[in-house]
Amino acid sequence: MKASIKDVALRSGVSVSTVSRTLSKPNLVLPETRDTVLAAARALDYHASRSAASLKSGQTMRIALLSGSAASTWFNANAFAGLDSVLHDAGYDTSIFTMANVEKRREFFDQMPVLRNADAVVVNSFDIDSREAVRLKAVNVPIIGLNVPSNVGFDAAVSIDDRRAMRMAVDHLAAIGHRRIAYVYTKADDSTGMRFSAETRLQGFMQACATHEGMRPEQIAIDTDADAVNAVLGYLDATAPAPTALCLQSDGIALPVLFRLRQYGRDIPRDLSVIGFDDVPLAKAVGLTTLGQDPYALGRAAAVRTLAAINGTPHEPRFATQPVRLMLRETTAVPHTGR
Amino acid sequence: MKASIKDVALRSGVSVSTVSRTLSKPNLVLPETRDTVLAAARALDYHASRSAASLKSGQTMRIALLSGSAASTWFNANAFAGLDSVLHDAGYDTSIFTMANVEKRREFFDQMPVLRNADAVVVNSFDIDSREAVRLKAVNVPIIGLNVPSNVGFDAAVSIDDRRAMRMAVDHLAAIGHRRIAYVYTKADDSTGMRFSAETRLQGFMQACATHEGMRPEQIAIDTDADAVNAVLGYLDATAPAPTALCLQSDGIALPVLFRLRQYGRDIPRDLSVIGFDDVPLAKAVGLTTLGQDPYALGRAAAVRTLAAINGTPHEPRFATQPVRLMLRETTAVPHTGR
DNA sequence: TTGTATGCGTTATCAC
DNA sequence: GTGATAACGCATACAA
Repeated sequence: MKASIKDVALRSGVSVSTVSRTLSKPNLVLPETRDTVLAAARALDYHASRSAASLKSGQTMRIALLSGSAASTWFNANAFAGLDSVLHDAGYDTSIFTMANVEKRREFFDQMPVLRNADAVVVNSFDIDSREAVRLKAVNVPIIGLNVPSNVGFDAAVSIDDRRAMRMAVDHLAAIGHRRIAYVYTKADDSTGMRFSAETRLQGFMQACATHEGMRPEQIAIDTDADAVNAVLGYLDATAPAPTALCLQSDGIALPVLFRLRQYGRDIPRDLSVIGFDDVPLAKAVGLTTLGQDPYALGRAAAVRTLAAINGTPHEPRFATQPVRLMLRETTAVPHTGR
Repeated sequence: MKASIKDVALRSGVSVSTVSRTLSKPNLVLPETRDTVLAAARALDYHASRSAASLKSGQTMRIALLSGSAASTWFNANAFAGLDSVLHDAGYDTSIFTMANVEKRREFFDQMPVLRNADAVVVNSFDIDSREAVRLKAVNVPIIGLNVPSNVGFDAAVSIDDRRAMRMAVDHLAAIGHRRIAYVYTKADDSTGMRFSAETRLQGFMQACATHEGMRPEQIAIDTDADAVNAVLGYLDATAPAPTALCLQSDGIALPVLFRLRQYGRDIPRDLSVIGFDDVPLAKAVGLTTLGQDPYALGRAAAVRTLAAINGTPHEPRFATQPVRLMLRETTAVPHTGR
């Protein structure tokens, strides 16, 4: 078995309390004893048992992360990495609860497995209902939102402004002369209520269009990302006059659409402007104009607020909105007059 | 404060040991008392303190994940999701240690913060040296490899066969008549020894080429993914005769190259065949021929072996190689004779 | 089948 | 500034 605090005490000729003190608040002990203890600890490769420390201190040193979607998506992977980059260094482990479907979700809020086993819970990208918020409150730890549609029920939250982002896209297209813009989005085939971001973008798109004289917004709904290309191609062929610009819910669907359209002879942006959402690395590489967000930074911001909330010293502003930037590249241009 | 085991005992009129027993091995208690206890537990929203349980049992219920690269890459995000999907359900938290650079790496192996604080450590995508292996052994828990170049020092490991994958690519190209193939790869600008996969692929490519009569392999080294397009374009223009096929280290660089080459007028696959590595979602969407791997499954396989090793009942085979599949799509074809 | 007693490795409260 | 000592909440050996 490995060294415990007792072994360190023995080896350095002091009591366990002194060892503990040396490790947690070194300035309360004599420099010389501090050196002795530290030397012994290093020699023995001593590390405090996190379980024991947690039990005594009452801190679980665990953060529960509730996620509405798989951890492997571009957004989530980056957001989680951002979260973990500050949480891990602060000594916290992150426990991910993926609410892939309604059953999992109900089960979680029914059982509340995090009760007494987390120092905070961060909710990622889904819309908790009021009943769930109440259950969560019972855990009696800070609740932090990461990309949530509403701040009610949260001690802190940081999200992006989907609505404003869509306005930037529409304003840009309108400014260069577009009046017929089609929005491409995935249909809400699930009733899990975990795709509010998609819904908000659609709303934002429509609202932004309404502010422009003569704007004629259109919608192309697709079942899954994989269907995007065919759906768009079909729509373009069947619609006259065809839209002069495409606004797509994410780069994940914008990229293949852009790719295939060009391959099939469309001149983008001359015949058709295309604008995505996310700014994944590939978007930059291929010159896709898109709305850029930074999920890694979002995760870090959420983590900072989480730690602050645990400490009881709220990080201000408690509720923040991360800006989305319009990344002007090569796929939007003045619409071709077709003469 | 929330309910502890005592509260449950009080409410159900039994001793704490009976409560503990009911929760861990329900078949050792009378059905009626079991029901009573369970009811009380549910009513009080009781969940055992993981810290206390860990302290007593000696199990930390934590897995340390050592990673040589950021958690947000496509491979890592999926591999980690796969790992967590089985580890989390088994009650384990995963603590990620990202060894972004040599200092972090040295610091980790110097300090060994996981000592007494993990039930297993899984090493992701980097090549631990013998000194590090020794240090790791001192933790006295199973060491599992996830995509590691060598199995020595590991209790179990699961990886992909980069060499065999490259052979499939080269064989395919050779079979349809290619003799001048250029391999595009990122240079080892770091000395962290964490990109063995890239190196192995290059070696595999060269070795595979050597088995084909008249094959003339070439290499295009790039600094970063972002430089790939220019480097390839430059190479193609400067080299005569130009290669008839491109083999790229990853889809992340293959996709933009494919995209830009087509945009600049190259007819792919007529003028040039292109083959990537990974099979990211976009590769399928745009028809990129590539070598497909499944990091999510890889993660799950590693997790299964991790749990088995902890239980002392090794999962056989302890060392496994996940197959890579050649995804034949639209970017490879018989080389154009140029007449 | 159930209850009692003990200890897991810390930290915190006190004396000293 | 340092050292005894008492919890923290649970799981288990043993007694009943």
